[in-house]
Amino acid sequence: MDHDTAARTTLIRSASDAGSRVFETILTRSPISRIDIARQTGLSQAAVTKAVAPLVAAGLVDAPPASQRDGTPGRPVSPVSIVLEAMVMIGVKVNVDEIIAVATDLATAVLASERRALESDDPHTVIEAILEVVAALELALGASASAIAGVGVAVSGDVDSSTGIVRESNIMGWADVPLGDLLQQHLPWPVTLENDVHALTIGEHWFGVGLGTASFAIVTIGRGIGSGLHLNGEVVTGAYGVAGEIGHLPLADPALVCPCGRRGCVEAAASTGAIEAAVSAALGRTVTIDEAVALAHAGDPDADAAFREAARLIGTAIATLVNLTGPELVIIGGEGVSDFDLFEKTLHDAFEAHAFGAAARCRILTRPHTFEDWARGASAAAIQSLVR
Amino acid sequence: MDHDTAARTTLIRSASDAGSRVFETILTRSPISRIDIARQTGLSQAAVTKAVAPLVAAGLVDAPPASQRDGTPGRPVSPVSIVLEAMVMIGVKVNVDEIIAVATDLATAVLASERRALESDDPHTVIEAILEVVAALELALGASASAIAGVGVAVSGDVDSSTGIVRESNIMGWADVPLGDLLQQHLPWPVTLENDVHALTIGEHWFGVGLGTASFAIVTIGRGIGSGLHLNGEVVTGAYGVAGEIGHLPLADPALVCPCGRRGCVEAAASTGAIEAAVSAALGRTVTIDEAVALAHAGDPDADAAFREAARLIGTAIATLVNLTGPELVIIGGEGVSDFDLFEKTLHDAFEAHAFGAAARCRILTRPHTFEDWARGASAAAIQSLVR
DNA sequence: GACATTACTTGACAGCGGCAATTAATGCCG
DNA sequence: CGGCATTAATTGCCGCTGTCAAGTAATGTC
Repeated sequence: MDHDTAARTTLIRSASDAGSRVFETILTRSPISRIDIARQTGLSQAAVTKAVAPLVAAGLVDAPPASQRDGTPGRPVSPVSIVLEAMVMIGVKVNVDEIIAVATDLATAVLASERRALESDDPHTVIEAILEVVAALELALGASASAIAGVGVAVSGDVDSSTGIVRESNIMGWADVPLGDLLQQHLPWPVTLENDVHALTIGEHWFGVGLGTASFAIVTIGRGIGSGLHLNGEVVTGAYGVAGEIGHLPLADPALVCPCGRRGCVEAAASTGAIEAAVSAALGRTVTIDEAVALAHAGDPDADAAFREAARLIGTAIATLVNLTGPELVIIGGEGVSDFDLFEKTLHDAFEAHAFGAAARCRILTRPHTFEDWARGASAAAIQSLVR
Repeated sequence: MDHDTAARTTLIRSASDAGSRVFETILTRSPISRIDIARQTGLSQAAVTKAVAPLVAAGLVDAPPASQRDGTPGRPVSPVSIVLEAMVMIGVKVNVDEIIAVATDLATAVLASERRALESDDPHTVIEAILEVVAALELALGASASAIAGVGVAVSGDVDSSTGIVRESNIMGWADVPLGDLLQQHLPWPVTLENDVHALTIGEHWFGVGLGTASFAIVTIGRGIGSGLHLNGEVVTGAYGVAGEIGHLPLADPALVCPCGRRGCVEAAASTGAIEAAVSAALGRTVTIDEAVALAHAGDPDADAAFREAARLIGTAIATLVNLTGPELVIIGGEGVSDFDLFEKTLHDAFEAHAFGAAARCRILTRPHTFEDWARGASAAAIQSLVR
């Protein structure tokens, strides 16, 4: 971290309440005029002017002279913008068999990316691999490596982001692993640890479709089914670290036993693994998810039925979520969404059949996420932890 | 409202952020020492001393000389207490066939109560009745009537508490009724309108079992099944006014049609009405809920089965709620809870079968609520709107 | 070129809350 | 019984923050 980057970090960290709200607004809405920042944050124009000045001086924000003459009377606005390259953030997504890492600018646009296969899920192996990919990214960035200002790491499971401890991760087979501290010992930048779905939620809230919404949920479909929830401007984490377990709502046939041991979980019938199993059983041979997708597209009745059942369950689960928490928007994301055409109609029908009253006005959008997008979410989490 | 009461109201309203946090702490935790207030709120001791002084001067808070000598070294604490009778609040619960109103002190203890049957659900009839019961309470209070400082009104449905509009209430058959304004025109005290379950939630959070919890939910069982949700210190209202509709989660047999028109709603099998219907159908004659309870206690297999199915569904619904939002505590309340012994075992079993991981550590408590308790909730909502 | 209009800046100012020193009220111990 | 340690509450000072109101800047319009 060079001198400039360090100075910027301390400036953001030591900002007053109003100061960080102004920075957050510029970060997520730039270009934006000072008067709009005032309206957005509820501050006076004077406070905005004062808060913007040090940000410009530090090179975090660009204040070009007014240029845009729109024909209306009065002094034209001179919007300020975030300097995207003022800081570089690294986001790391830990999967059970692979590490995916990206270096991004302040809007989580990818500058460089790296992957590394994992030979074991042992914490030390994972830490080694993370350090390797980070070093590789540093090399790939060249001169801009000095602008690196933070590292975000996203892991599935019950993660305490305030202490940096992975309290429990079924997928990794971890319990009480102080991953944040262990990484911090070897890295010169602040390390932020987050639950992966939360990180994705933060990313969508600040830099994605969730921008500007007061409350929204994100449902991820893939090997597992999870969800992240943003209500009243904050992520819902659960008193005991568990929340958003939409994959384990008991909406499916009780005869189905989920890998978690419970009966009737949504995940037991709607995850990619469950669809594979259902189609394989029907056809009497092992079928991969790609094959199942192809079969369904070709009109195979068994594959079609499996996808429809999955879609019906996910739609019902979303209606359940919406009836309970009433978000403004639900984003359906994750890797599994690339074949969303197979789900769409049935999912919407199931949602509408069960959504209650005005809650049905909740918009439902799909956004396919690649594994790289998960790493970008980790980067977003690192940015947020810097600002807040 | 006499001079003292008006002065107290303006004092509370104009208090700074720290000031109102201090008042809130004294209100909910009194007696409490100044140093504990500082710890609780995160403020300095100095700030607490300064904030307490005007409250004592206004007669809202009592600061008796230290008396309690507990044998430990050091200056003994001299706790301050809320002056319960400094203000009187009126809480009104609107049911479809009856108005229930209470006058309470600042801890929502009932000072006087009134009821009035409703001949129609027409808004004007309801307003007339509310004005009548309020006048009757004023009379019953005698001299303390001058301490009345606010009126809270609780109505089931989609209520916008910021504008005082009942956007939609199925039970009352209302849509877009500006009940708050209409009442305000005839009443000299500030009127607060709230959704009934939210009001009950506010009451439990400030003056009940929910005190001190960071997040909790309240599930009410009765003619309907509803829930209120407190996460991150705020009530979840839903972007479109709908949230906590636990009674309309699609967990029951899809063959069952709910009065709301949807299929498989929890309420369609677990409300008191649904239990009556199930037992009546099994026995081939009309059975009231009281009879059904008696039959179940006497060991009648049909009645027993109906209660068990209801308990199973409610337990599953609570697990669903907990898996999604992870609260610290769930309170089961409402009128239907008085016969909770019929539910308890099955409900807990169903909850534990479906609660995911650490979320199962969520405590579940029962608290029977009378109709008067709903009115007390309305009073709590009025108190809260005064402070915030 | 005066004027209206809108955006932004500046400096005075008030309020809030923290800091640190002070005062208050006890128990303990020689 | 009188210092002394200990904890609670108070007080004055001070810096920071953000608002207010007035002023300045940059445009279009007549």
